[in-house]
Amino acid sequence: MADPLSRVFSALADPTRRDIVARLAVGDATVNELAAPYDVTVQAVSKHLKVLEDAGLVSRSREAQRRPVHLEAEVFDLMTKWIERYRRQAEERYRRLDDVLRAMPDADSAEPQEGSPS
Amino acid sequence: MADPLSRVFSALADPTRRDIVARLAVGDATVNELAAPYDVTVQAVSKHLKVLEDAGLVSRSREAQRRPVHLEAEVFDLMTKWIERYRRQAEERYRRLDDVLRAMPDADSAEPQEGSPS
DNA sequence: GGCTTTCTCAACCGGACGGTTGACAACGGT
DNA sequence: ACCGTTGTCAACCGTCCGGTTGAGAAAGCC
Repeated sequence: MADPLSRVFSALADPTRRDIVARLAVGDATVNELAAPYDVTVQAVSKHLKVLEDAGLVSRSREAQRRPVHLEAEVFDLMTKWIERYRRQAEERYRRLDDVLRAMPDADSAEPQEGSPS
Repeated sequence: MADPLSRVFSALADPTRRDIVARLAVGDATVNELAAPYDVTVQAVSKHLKVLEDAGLVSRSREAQRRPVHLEAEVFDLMTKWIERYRRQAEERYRRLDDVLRAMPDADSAEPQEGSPS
């Protein structure tokens, strides 16, 4: 799974991982701190962080034996851009269909939109 | 996996599924039409559509034996809201840290931010 | 009534995923 | 020098996922 968009989306598809992101938005934290609230092992959280890191959502620096985890904001833009594009298109299309329907006072049968006008 | 956000994110974590969404943004399409470009079976695409439908990204109506697939825009807002929240928080935090660093001419040692002041 | 088209359901397969346990590397405290 | 803390790596396990094939439901065409 090479492409960055897939990595980001699938990283955020996990509730625990989303929760971690939420908490990192408040402030950096160590792995142990992050693991505390959940009843899973530290190793599991470490794995989650690796996923988030590979997706570019998070970076880990070195500070003595601690590894503070930091939320990286830029990657969000990648998603936002993708989403916005298609959301806009879909809404536009919806609006246009609405116009078509309004401009069609005697809706009879036959297939309405979509079909090639030939 | 009950929660809606997880469903949407993981639905969009697949490139094929994202591609389908992209094409549906242009206009509704049938399963066969959607399957054509890919070298997978129609069944596989049907499965993808089920995933997208369960995520609320897509709706399928009945029109004779055809099942036109329609892109649903509202769910995008769910994601956008989630993303925006944490992106904003992260950026804010970044800005604030920047201020702190600028207001700290004689950075010596001791742990800077984050540590419990005890 | 048959045949074709369109699509879904069910069963199966290999690979990825989330979790565990166990070992160990790296560093600080005393 | 030793121990404790912090964190990762490796191997394993059950489940989910994306794909296949095969069968069948639902509707139009002739």
